Amino acid sequence: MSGKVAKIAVSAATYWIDRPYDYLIPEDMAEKAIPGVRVHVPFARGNRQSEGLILAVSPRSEYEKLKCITAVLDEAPVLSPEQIKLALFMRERFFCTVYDAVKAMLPAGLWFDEDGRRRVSDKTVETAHLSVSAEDAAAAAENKRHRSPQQANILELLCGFEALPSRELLRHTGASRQSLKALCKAGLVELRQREAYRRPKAYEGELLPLPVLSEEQEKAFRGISALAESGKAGAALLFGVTGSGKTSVYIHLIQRQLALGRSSILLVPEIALTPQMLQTFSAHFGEEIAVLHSSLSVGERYDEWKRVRRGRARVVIGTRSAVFAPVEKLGLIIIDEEQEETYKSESSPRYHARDIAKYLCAKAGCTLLLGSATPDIVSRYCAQTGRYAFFSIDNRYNQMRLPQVRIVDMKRELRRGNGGNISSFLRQEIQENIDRGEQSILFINRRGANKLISCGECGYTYKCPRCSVALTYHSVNDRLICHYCAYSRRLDSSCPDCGGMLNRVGAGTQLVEEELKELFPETEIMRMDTDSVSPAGSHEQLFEKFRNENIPIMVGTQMVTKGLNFENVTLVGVISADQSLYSGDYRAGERTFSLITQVIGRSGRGSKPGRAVIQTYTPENETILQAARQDYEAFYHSELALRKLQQAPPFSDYLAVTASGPDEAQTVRACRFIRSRLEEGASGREMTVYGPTPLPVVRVNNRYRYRVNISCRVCAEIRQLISQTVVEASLDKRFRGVSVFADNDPTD
DNA sequence: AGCACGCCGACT
DNA sequence: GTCGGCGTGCTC
Repeated sequence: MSGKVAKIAVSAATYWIDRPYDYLIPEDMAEKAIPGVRVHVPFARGNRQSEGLILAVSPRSEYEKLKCITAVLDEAPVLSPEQIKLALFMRERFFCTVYDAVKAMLPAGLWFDEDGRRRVSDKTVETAHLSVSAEDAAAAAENKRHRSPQQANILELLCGFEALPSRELLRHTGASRQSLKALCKAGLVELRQREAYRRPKAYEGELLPLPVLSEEQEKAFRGISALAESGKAGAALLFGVTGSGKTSVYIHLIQRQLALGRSSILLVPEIALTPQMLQTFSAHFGEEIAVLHSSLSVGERYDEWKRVRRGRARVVIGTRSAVFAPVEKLGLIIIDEEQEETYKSESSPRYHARDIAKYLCAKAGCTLLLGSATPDIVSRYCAQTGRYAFFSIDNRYNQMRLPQVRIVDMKRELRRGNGGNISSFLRQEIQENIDRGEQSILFINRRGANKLISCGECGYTYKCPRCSVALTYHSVNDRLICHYCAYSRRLDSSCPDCGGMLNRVGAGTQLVEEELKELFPETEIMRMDTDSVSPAGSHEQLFEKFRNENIPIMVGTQMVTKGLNFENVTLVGVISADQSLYSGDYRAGERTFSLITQVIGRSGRGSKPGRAVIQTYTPENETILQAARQDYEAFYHSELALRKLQQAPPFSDYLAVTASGPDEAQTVRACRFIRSRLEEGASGREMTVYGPTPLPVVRVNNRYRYRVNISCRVCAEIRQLISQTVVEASLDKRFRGVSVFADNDPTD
């Protein structure tokens, strides 16, 4: 056989049979069937059609009987050779299929639906051009002035332009489409289709000059630039307290890269919460900016991706998946608030954007910059041991003072007979703010912030029929909802068990809001949680309203803690600091510290000094005290000692193999099998295996979820062992119906 | 996973 | 005889 052979990653292949499959390239497809293009191939016994991506083309195959590629789906490669290598790397590192990795790397708009049609098409606009010289056109316009004035107007307008979109042309002249068509027929005007980009609202106006840097910022900028221009791969940690102006440093660094002809990627934890940052960057870089995140429409996202790929935009800002932006000549990747958990994907491929960024920087010989006010303990440790360069900005911008922090003991409050969510001290402080016309923000920890329903007589609570969790009450539609499987039902008028009265319990935002309304009946209160904001962009509107109308109190979850500056907010309250402390995983302390620090940072951003009140049932807790003092270094050192004791990261790596299935006992048996396999395979190597342990929510959608935890120094052999174990367990007949996957450093 | 192949029982 | 039950094994 003379035809060439393609090595293909097939979408129908599951993890345990995922490998490059060989297919013959038919003669007539030889030109187009090159690495990086997607194809249709027949797969398995039934020859069912499957999508695939060509990884490589080779002259021959070890296999005798090869099937043929049935169709080539792309005109040009959608992945570069480097990106194909990254997909293969992701398979090893994140225990996913190559195709899972490929899917994560490409925008949704590029994918095909069941009928094989593209999700979005390339948008084009029609433009009109003169087919003759401007002089001839002007003369023709004069000729037509009387008989066809509309045509004359069109010609006249076109004389002043190279080309005009026909829609605009017609709008400005008031002419009809027929007139334009007539001009085409007469050979005076030509219509062309030009590709257009659907763009999220772009910044309009003059570009701003570079911000002036303080001495400390300048020092950080110089140091990081030197690293970035050394041509060697490297990472740096930029520590800067809230309000220290890390953003200005980023702007200078990106500008410098542009001057060198290089692209930058800036990752942010959640785009909806950083509208101010977006605004700032577009005001500095204008059209060079591409924004990539999930609340864009599929079309917008796809077009931003195209602009990046064509080198039209060399500054990418986006969430986790923006790390895959197809930039040319990568010079710098910045991960802002690098400790945030949103950088880790919790579905396949279970990647961490930081790992991808490190890989890319290593390959491109460029710099990874991690920025944070509360760095990840592991990152801070890398800085300490010299693996990362370390820069720090200690002074808050224009000498803003840190807020005055007061810790309130809620146990004592309870003993004094106040069983509510607002301590008497916090109440006084809020009152003071109301009197002075200043604003207050109250933060409720998300965990445990749900509103539950229970029977006052018999204690009955609503449980999800498919998951091992209680249902949450949503007042918007008066329904009970499961946050894990989206099951929902109507609320009964009385207890379905005993007919007793139903009560609402829990410290949800709505409950706190009601309590505040009772305490301050005359005052307007704004609530901000997933219940009150659903459509994308409405955060911004709520924040604007809060600012412009000077609303005295805002109550909210997580989303009130992020980088927003309100001049007039001089008081912040943490309703209960404890919830996130006791979730059981090794990151609990880190999460709590970061959260409290961020909340405190919301206060006193203007000229007036700020105050913060932290309510807790454990006022002696070291982490809470350190966060109250905003003492990251102290927190880092005590947390590091704890990690050393627990042999947790950075002193060891954590991995997990998770099994889920409809039969609980069988799922546990699968985990035991996995554990014994891992222990056998570890033979002599330093490795500890725990479990099986149930996940915090053991049943979701009628599937039981158990996990085996691994603590060791991860290396290629251990990854191989884990991968092999997942495959073995998946193929074992005793565990039919159980699905198994492995994960680096799981978060839940 | 998803699908064909194969080897057994009850039924137009 | 054959229709279809599920157990078994493979995917270039």
